[in-house]
Amino acid sequence: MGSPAQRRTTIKDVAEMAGVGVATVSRVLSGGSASAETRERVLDAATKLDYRPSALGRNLRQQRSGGIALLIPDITDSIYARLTDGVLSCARSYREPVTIGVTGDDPEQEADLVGSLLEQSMDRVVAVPSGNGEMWTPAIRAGLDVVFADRRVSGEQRALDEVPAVLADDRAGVRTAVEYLTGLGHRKIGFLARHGQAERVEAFRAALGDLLDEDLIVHARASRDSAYAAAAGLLQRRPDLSAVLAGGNKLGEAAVLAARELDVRIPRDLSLVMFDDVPWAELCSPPLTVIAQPGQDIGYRAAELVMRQGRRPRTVLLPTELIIRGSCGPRR
Amino acid sequence: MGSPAQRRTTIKDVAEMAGVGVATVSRVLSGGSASAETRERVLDAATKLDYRPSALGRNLRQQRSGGIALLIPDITDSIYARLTDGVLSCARSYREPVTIGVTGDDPEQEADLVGSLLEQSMDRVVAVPSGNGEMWTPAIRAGLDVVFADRRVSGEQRALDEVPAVLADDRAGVRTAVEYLTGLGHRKIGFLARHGQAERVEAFRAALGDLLDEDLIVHARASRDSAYAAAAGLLQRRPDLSAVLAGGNKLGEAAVLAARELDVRIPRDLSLVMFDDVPWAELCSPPLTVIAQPGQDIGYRAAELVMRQGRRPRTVLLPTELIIRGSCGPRR
DNA sequence: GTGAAAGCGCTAACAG
DNA sequence: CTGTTAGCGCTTTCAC
Repeated sequence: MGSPAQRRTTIKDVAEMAGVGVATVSRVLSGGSASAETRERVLDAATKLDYRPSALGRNLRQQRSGGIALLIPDITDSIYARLTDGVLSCARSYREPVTIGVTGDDPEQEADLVGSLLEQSMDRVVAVPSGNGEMWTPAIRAGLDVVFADRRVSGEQRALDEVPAVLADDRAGVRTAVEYLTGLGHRKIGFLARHGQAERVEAFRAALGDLLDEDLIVHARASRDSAYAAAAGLLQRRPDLSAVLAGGNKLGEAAVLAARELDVRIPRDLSLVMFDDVPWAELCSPPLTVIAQPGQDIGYRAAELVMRQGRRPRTVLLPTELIIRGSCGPRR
Repeated sequence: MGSPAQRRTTIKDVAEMAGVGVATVSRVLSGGSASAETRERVLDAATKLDYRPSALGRNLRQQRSGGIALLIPDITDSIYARLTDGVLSCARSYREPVTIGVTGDDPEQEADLVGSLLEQSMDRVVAVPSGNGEMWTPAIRAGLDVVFADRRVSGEQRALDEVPAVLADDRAGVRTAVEYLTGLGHRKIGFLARHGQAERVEAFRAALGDLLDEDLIVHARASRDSAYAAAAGLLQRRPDLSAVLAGGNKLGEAAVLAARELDVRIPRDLSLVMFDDVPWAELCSPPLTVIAQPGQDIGYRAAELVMRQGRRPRTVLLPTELIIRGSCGPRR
């Protein structure tokens, strides 16, 4: 529909009307020094002309496009939607626009997106990294300011270790959940993990100690189907299983569905703890016991870090919380 | 951590290495005409130097920043997350970045965001409008290319009526649901609406005909609390109610929770149909009968329209589908 | 305290 | 077919 679009008001127009040079307008508008009278004249003219400084001009001049880029695996996943919400909320307070890209948990797409960030001269990015992180190194060297959120990458590169990360305290979350389950008498506890959740799996191993049975740890890809297959497979293969920890809400959903399908009753036949508290956890039957993660906080804090200049903490660990509902019972 | 950031390769570097003028480089890279030999030399140099054209320079020159802006009420709401996913998916095929803003369904914030779009010289926006749409008129006149998604605005302005909109066929959805419920024998059917769902309410009135009881239509704001209050209020005030249509997933959730709290059994005491099929609808107890909306399609189509030049349809109506699960029963 | 002028990287108009 | 050049709107020296 692209209308004719009249020329927009520029700094030159304001300068002219105020009877000053453009430099003065620029200074006044960015809070520089100017005599009271000049300031008033400039502000006045700007208001009268409804002047909006063009981000385009500024960006080119400053060689950076401002704003925050956000890279997440999947916007339809509640946890990342909440994270995004946190980023947006922080960005808004800085009046910075947020550009979002979804990686589908695919390192290749991620690399592609990082490339386009560079093309846009974006220099601040909050990312939930998917790959091994190799791709980040050149970008970081090129001056990109990165903060990881929700996960960090397993990088052997030096630069990667210096990237700040805002994470949920998975380790504690897993430990608490495992202790809760063992406290209920469970001995055969399974773990449904997504590929790339090395951290959680490791925590699971550590928390289980002697009880560990590697065969009870299964991995799935991010897709619904893969999650279901993993869950159903585990339940069928190991009828001795008495409890399951699901590494994410998709996996939890898959576990509920698979259990229903296989006529495994929760919590009578199987106890279930799911990572991530989603709205439906409470509506589910039975209501699901979950390890809640502060998704929106993670996003907010990450955005805050990426906006902040200077020295920053290398890692921010945010607490998780075990919310006990009705999906766990004593071992039968 | 804002590293030293070496100067990036520019078109000038490429031109120099290829031994041609910058204009030639620009032409070759944007598919203009050039001799085979020149083209090769340029492409070669570009590759060797790993040249990425700066969007900044191009944007300033073209007076438009490219990319698509997306304005939605709430990214944590499944329906808008799916819509966003559709927009992202389409934008990706055009290799356009997407900038996202959440309005919280607040016209003031929406106006604010539109302002910052203008500041960024964004000229394409897909929006789920919140206000009455007055604010859009000046922006559209200023050359902003708008496509509404999921809703349209109730504008008396001429310009607004020409804005293309991609919508779910709410009217048909409501009619189907109401017919389904009346077919089960229900006569006292309530409607839980969000403020601004005038279209759906109107469709509800039309579909009910003689059965209409205005007192059974209640409105809530977007918040969880407001939704719950509306649902609980309706159930308590009108025990003669035998079925409810919830205008969105938040309202549906509220209805389930309120019913549980008030010991109203679904579907025995109350039949429930919810707008929007969300993953948890199937996990809920009982599984919820829903009017499914193609959220991701809506986003995709809207993005497609905003990218497309020239004549476009004014309205695209996408079908809804009644998915019958277990939350409705015959009137007792 | 203020203005003139340079220039960020790119594309489009024009000349050759 | 190709090179030269003029800016897009802004910020930032550098003189005054």
